Amino acid sequence: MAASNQVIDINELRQSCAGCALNALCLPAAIGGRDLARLDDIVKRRRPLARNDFLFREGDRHTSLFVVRQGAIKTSTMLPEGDTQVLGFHLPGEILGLDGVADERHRATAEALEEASVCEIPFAKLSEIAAQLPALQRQLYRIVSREFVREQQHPVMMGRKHALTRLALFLHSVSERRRNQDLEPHEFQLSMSRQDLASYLGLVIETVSRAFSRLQTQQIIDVDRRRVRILDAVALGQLANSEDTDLRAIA
Amino acid sequence: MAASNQVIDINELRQSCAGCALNALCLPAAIGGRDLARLDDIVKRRRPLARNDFLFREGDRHTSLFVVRQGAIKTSTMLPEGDTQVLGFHLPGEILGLDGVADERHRATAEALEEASVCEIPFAKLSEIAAQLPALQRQLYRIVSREFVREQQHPVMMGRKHALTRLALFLHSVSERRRNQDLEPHEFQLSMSRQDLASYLGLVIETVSRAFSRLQTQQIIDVDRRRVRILDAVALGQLANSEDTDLRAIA
DNA sequence: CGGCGAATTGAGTCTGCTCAAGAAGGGTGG
DNA sequence: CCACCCTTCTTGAGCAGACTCAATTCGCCG
Repeated sequence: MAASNQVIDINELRQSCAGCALNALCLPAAIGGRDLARLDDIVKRRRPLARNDFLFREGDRHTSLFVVRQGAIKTSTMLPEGDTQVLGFHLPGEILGLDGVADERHRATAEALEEASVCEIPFAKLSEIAAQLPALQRQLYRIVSREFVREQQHPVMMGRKHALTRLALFLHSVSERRRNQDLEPHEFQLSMSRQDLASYLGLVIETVSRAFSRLQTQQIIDVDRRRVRILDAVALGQLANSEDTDLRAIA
Repeated sequence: MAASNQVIDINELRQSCAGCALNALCLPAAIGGRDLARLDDIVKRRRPLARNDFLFREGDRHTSLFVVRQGAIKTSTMLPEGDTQVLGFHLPGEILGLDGVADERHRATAEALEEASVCEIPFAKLSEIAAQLPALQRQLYRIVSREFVREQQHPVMMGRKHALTRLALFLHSVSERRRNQDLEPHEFQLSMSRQDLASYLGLVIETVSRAFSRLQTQQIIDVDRRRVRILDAVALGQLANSEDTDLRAIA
């Protein structure tokens, strides 16, 4: 009876983690029932965020990791002159907040681009529990490292010399990330403004707009404001991976 | 007697950590003598690397963190077409290797730009010890997070629209990093080629060369091949922090 | 001393930026 | 419900900074 109750418990917890996109953190790890309950205890299910709500701001003292459940979150940092540099877009299943651990103060601002919900994991408590659960600890390191690797894709993209290549790379990455979440990879609604995208890509807004238009003219995508449909995924991939000098050969 | 021996031991260990630039990892943490010895045990002092030696390569299976003791290490990643994107330059006291933890396979290549030496810390063993030493654990998280934050500076730099600004930002950062290591901040020898620098900055080699020449013409730096002397640190800082459109006002 | 790679410099082209105007939604208030 | 406004995005014209191609110089190493 007690055993069967516990089984149900575990399943519920696993369910909640699965729904919370925290699966990467708790599911693959061989965590027993009581341990999983402890982990689940510290995870706060945050109230939904509305568009333009801040999850945290540069300089905030509180430190947590966040996992995006639904919606999209933009991270950015303030430049000395006052404008901002967009650092990343976080889709469901992705993590953010690692920037704050160093000095217990967030070094970036996180803002919801649309209605979103996240799970919050107070870092101090997480590390406390992780210290006693080697499997969880390993998972945590892996997730951190994966985030590290993913962040390295940003300069790779910005290193490309042509606007069209950068945009292709971005659209390709969105498509892949959606595929990983079992979402339709070839048609989606971008949640960020052209301005945000321009900052992220290291371009000005007009250039981004023109790049969209050119991709559309070339029948590689169909775009209507923020709605994007990938018509020719192969061509998009070629463009994204094209040697910069070969651009004219493809586009 | 035994106690006094232990004191000497600890001092020696701390010394070795201090010299190894591992100080961030072990010194500030309140680690007792025996614990420190355990940490010291797993740290391998690697043979010096010669110029162009690889510390690890993209795809390598072995996973360790490395701390640069002397010299400079370049990390880069292969692009689909065959050329490489430089991801970072690691100076004494700085860490690398975090990219490999996710799937126990390095996702970047690390190559010595000059004679260098590093300390190697097998990650599995480190995390094992850290699990038992909360203070060390915290330090480790902090270091990882700091690395994360530092990496975010790369896209910030690449987001700048002007070559001169990017180079100024880079030189400013080298100067700061040297200052932190109590090295002469205003005069130094760059260990990377113009090609490496160009890739890191998202420019072509000729543009980097011209940017150096312009900084020299404007009496902001004195440059002779890879030797750089900062003549006007204030102007350099202004340039690095200048609104992109203000460029002509300064330069 | 000669050859070789790295860096600089020059000339010309082109992509992306600036400035500017116009179109298209979305939201608000009458 | 419609008219209006305001923001966002698109498109155009012109300019300029970065790229390409090419030649030359400068060190360095054999």
